[in-house]
Amino acid sequence: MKTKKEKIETVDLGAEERIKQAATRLFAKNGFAGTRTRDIAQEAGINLALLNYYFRSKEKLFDLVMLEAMQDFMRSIASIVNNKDMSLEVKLENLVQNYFQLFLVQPDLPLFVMNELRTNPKRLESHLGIKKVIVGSHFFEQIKKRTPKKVNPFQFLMNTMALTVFPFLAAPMLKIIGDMDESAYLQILEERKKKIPQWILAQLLTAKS
Amino acid sequence: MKTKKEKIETVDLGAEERIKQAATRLFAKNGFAGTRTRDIAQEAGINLALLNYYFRSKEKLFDLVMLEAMQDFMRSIASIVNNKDMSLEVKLENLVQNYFQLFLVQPDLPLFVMNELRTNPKRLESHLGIKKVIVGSHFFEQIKKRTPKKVNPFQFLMNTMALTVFPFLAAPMLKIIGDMDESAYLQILEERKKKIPQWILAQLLTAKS
DNA sequence: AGAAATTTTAATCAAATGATTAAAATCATT
DNA sequence: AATGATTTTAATCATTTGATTAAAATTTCT
Repeated sequence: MKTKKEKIETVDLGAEERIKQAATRLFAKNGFAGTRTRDIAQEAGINLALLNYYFRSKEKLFDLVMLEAMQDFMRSIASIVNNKDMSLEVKLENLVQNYFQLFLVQPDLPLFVMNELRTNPKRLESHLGIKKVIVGSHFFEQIKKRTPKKVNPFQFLMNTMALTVFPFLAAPMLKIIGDMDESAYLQILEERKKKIPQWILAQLLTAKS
Repeated sequence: MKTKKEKIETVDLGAEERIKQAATRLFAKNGFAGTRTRDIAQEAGINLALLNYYFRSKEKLFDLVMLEAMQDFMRSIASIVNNKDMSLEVKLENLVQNYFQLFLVQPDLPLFVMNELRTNPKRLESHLGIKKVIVGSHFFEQIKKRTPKKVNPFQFLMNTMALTVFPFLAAPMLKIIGDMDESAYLQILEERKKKIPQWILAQLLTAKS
């Protein structure tokens, strides 16, 4: 029945889980259309038919993998963003660090999500309550209080995300432009991790009109 | 021979040009793998075989279209970035306006370019002299002069691009998060067009350590 | 161990897709 | 109009690719 085997967890994750992980990697790297089910099967070390046995179709597998990736992401920021015992300063630091931690491990994730949202914007709206997660958050209220009049506080939210996410989205280009290798670029990212909260706060203070 | 017909330029661009334009649109929208040659042919209003007659293969067509898109883009910013009679302030304004103008017409372009560069970073390096265009530019020298010591001036370049490009890359997501329709989002973008140069300059002044 | 359920595989199908070919249509030059 | 070059089309091919099927292997339960 549903007792499962539970072998050595670290090595043998079971076929189903291995397929999901392989799919996540490949979809993120090559997109939906650019990923063949055979590639997923090979990367997972299983037979092609097994993929359809577990997930019915490529599209269903994609939807599932996408949903879980987004949920993980949302959960991770929701807990920070809605903490009412954290100052805006600390919250900014935590948010940025959280982004960096996630994207350093999965560098393809942000571009993958952006792509999926462009081709299928409905999914974000329906599958996740992202609207309330951000704009209805304590974090957003804190920004509002600090934002000078006549400037839409949403701008500062955009700036925070832009400064944080863009260096990952555009990493290949930026490395070339700056003539940097991987380690040099990582150093730049480390510097940003500290500076971004300062930059954002400086904007909140110095913005005029 | 090579006299060509030159009918009414506005309506009939000729098959070759129509294919290129259709390909640009569709590749940008759906990526390489997600675009079928049949779709390009249909969008261009020509027979499928004609595509291969003019461009030999889907991949050749893609390479060509990609190259021209990037060259157009590079040309447009190179002229601004290397103008030695422009203050940093004015240059920032012009750069941002140039980005906005381009991306408002072709909203899919930035994501398309990011994608292509992730899957094929070599192309940027070989096909375009992007390295010198940016880092060797007069603009970059101006930033260097203004950057406080101990902060890598490249960070400010990244910030400029991030604040400018990200709102286009992430437009679908941001519209949902902010619960905005197209026109409301365009208004936000207009506000940014004015504010981004101010924000960048504020960073240059207020950055400490 | 033996029966039943579950998991995995090899073989194959059908549709989609990039590409080619040979013929037809159009255009340019005489 | 006739000729030759160029452009466009319809029909078709070969491969790729998502999916299915029926059988084999493995696990679970008695």
